[in-house]
Amino acid sequence: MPSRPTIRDVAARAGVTDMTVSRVVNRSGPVSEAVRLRVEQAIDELAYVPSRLARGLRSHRTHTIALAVSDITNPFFTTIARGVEDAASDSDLLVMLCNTDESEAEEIRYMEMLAGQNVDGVLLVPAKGAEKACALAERYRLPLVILERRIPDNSHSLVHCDTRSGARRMVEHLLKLGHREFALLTTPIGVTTSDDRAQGAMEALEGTDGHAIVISETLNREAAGKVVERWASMEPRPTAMFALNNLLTIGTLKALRERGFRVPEDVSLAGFDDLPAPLLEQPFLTVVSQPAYQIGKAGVELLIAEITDPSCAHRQVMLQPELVVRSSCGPISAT
Amino acid sequence: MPSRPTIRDVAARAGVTDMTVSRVVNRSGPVSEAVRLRVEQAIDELAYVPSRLARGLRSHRTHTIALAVSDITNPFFTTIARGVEDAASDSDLLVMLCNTDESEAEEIRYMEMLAGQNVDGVLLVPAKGAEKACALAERYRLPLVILERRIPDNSHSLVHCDTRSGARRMVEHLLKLGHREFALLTTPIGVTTSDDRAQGAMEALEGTDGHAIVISETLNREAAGKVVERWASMEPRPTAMFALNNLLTIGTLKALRERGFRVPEDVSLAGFDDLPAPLLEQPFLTVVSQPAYQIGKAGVELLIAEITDPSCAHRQVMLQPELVVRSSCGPISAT
DNA sequence: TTGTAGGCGTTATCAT
DNA sequence: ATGATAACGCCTACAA
Repeated sequence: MPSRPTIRDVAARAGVTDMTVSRVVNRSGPVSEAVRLRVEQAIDELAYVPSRLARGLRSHRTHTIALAVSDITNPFFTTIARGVEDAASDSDLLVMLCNTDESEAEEIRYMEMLAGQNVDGVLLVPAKGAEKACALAERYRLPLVILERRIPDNSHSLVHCDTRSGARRMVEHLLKLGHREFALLTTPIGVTTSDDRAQGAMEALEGTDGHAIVISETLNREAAGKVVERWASMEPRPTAMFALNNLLTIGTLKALRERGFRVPEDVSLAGFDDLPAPLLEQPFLTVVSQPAYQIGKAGVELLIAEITDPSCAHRQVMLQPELVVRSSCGPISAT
Repeated sequence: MPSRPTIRDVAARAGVTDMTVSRVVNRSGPVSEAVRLRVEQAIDELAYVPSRLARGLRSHRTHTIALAVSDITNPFFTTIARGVEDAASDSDLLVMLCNTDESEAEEIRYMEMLAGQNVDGVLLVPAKGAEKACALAERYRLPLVILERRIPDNSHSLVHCDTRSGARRMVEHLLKLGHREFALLTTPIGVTTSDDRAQGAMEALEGTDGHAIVISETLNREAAGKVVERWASMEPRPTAMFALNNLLTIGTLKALRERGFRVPEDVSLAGFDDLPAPLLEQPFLTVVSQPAYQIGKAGVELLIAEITDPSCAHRQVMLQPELVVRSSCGPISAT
């Protein structure tokens, strides 16, 4: 036997036909006790595992879903991935992992591969617009659920987080600490979440004497340094910085310290997205924390609904973020 | 058209047979220019994507590999995963992600699913012995490459890291700093890497007047606390602690601080596995760092070799870890 | 250059 | 309770 045994090998060994084996395997019809035993023994002896491939060819279901994120290395996406895998596992689904690096071309490449692979559905954290990827999913009839970011048209199921309110609450917190001048640190890629967050921050300032300036840099190695330079040269210099994503927050913290600024004595720094507790040597950053694991889980649930009934209404799930107050934001200093 | 278009839909639309379409798609035979154009247009209009499923049924290749780790949430495995996905992507392979939670039962469950799914091969970071999972892979004729941990029998390709030498170098470093009493922090699960690391540490002590005591706790929430309690009550109390995996290191650091011990003033703490630089708010821990990304990449290369030629000799790749000296280990204090 | 026949491993459907 | 037949989408081998 060069390759893996098939249902017919099992049938031959048990002295029955493949249909009988199929019935035993799937409990899909009546089989006499004696025959069942013979078949089960044959299955065991040959180490037979039914081919999901062949099954999928008939059933048009592969029991496989895909998760496409920009970079699994970002703990926020890692946690989503764990949520997805756990939920998928509960439903006997396998998960394909795709890193898009925030690139539309990669999104498109993966969409094609995934369509060919006949995955049952796709969970996507879209890059920028991602209209193209979404359109492709439609074209290929791939059930699709968007995670974490809104996209312009809302013709898809969606799981996201009320980051606007999260940002608002953070700024309110900073206002209470006495801050009035804010720097909003963001990246220019037109990701809707950033816009939402900025908007939430602005909302909190309405009707107060506080105001905010947006500092936007492409997210790369030097981004944080540039951000800090710009901040340092501002007049008046904001007493609080609010970074609108996790890596930018940490980068800014490092850049500040390298230039001799102390946090929170010289400037308060708030961020978005928390790091998983086991990784934090000493919890320090005050952040708006999103329930990444839940986002993943909920995503799978919506996706399964779409797969089960492609004509079902698209649903939107909005989760609440949490304000985690730690020590990177202090009361405004008198100086 | 209720479902996705097939090669025959395209053929019908282009006024040819499926074989001609196949030839166009795979460039596998001569096709006249005119026909090719018609076919390509039909493909485009129908958004046809060849089914890898059906293809796999014939070719016995699905262009899919699986990566099974204990927990993708651990940055060490996350980085491996990224390496795997990048390398796989280069070879036009898709990656299934599996979390085994260090459980043999899960390993077995996944092995079965993956065999059924006809994945081309599996990359496994084995739990404990994992002999069962490896035996299963063999039984199911699944090409298998082991990552990061040795397993008893060496009948598989393997990518790992010279952690013994890594541990030895770390202890030598600590010896130079004046330390003589060491506590080796480990988890009792019989993972070979832990044994290797302990052995490497012991090697460094041979012929010196230093010696080490092993403290072993099941890795869970309270593990680090217990470890520190045990350490604190020792006589003489070791001046240096060396934790043999990453989460345990961070946990120990936190537990020490909670109990009022300063690192490195009161005790030096060294660890295994680094955290990705972008996540480190302030690099502090002195660690033996393993090239996780490379492990993933190399694993895929070995796996592809196994897939391409199942009869090929198993290969073992051993990568070198790096000693990263930061500030969690200091010279022994005179007190 | 293009087409026909058959089979990859399963299962739905219709016999027996 | 069991079996025969056909079909899922594609491609190899062979024929025209």
